[in-house]
Amino acid sequence: MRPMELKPIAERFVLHWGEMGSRWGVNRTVAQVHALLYLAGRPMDAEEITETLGVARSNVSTSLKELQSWSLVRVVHLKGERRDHFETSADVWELFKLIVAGRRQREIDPTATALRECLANPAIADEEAGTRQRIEDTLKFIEIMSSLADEMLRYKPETLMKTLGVSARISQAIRRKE
Amino acid sequence: MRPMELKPIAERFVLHWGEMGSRWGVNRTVAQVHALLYLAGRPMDAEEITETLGVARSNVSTSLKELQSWSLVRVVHLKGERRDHFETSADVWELFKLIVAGRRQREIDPTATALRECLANPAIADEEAGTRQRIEDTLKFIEIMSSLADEMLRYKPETLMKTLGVSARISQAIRRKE
DNA sequence: CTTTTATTTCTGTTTTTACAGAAAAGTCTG
DNA sequence: CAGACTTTTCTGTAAAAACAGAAATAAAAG
Repeated sequence: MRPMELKPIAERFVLHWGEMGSRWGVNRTVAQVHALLYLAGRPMDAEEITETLGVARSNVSTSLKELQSWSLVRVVHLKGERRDHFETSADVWELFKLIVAGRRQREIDPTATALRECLANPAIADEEAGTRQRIEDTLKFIEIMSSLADEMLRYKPETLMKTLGVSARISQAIRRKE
Repeated sequence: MRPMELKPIAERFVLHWGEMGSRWGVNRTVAQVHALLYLAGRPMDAEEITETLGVARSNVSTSLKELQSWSLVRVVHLKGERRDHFETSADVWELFKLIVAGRRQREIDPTATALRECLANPAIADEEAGTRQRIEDTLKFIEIMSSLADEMLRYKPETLMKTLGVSARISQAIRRKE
């Protein structure tokens, strides 16, 4: 099969996204695959992704599985095609919500659990009062931020902006583009 | 010098924090050093940190420099002490704001710049209309989220909760602890 | 059921990152 | 400014992560 050959702008986007991914603890290839599907705006099969990105087929398979486990990518079947095809949402806000939900579940919630266990552990009595207080503060903070996130993710970002009274200049700049 | 010997709960906190750091693209030792200073609630010198965490002195030096560059840790001098001592804020919300500000500056802003360059590049004409649209959407989203973050970081989280109308149950649960 | 095509898992290699220890540089004190 | 103390930088090593290619498995077609 002929590689898709990314055009220069798309290539820059995909590479930058990969770079950002690795700074946030996401495998570079995983981020690239997602960026590619996002930009392509149509379902692609694993082989095409492989050749477009110039990475190993196995690598793409693993990345797609990971993206699916985060609900960022889903399988679709095209009529007359045997291969699985993969697509992602074109809605940035929806993608953001999925990412936040995923990280919360995989990282924030376990942290809150760990802190609760620390505070429930009898050994907490051996720690200084200040230490205990700071652990409590941290847990409280995480709980607040979690419910805040829940709340925020219900809105569209524009609504949020309004609610919080983001400065008129910025709001206008954004509205003008719509 | 005698190592501080972390007590079990503090140790768990510090180790968990290090683990979380690495999942978010922060060096494990850097995260551990910060967690330790936070829990200790008093200035510590590099030697004490080294022995408490059981890592190399050089490693601590590098981590402290990094934390200082993020404004998360500052040097203080104790009277009668020659060594530099290091401390961090005990205010979780303040720490969070510093972290967000840092990541924004180091990662979000450059991404927005990159996207603007993509859109300003004449080569954008070679891309499909849909691709261009999605890059624009992404940039717009980043801009919105950035100003949203600016706005949010002005408040204390409790105020935010109220503004957004977080459910009474949760608010109460939080208020009760205060 | 055999062949072809597609996908996943496994294994070894490469690359990157983290790290320790040593050396160097800097700082303070008397 | 001599000596001791402190911090940073440098260099090689170790650990971890990413990755490619091969092998194995699974699915579909004829």
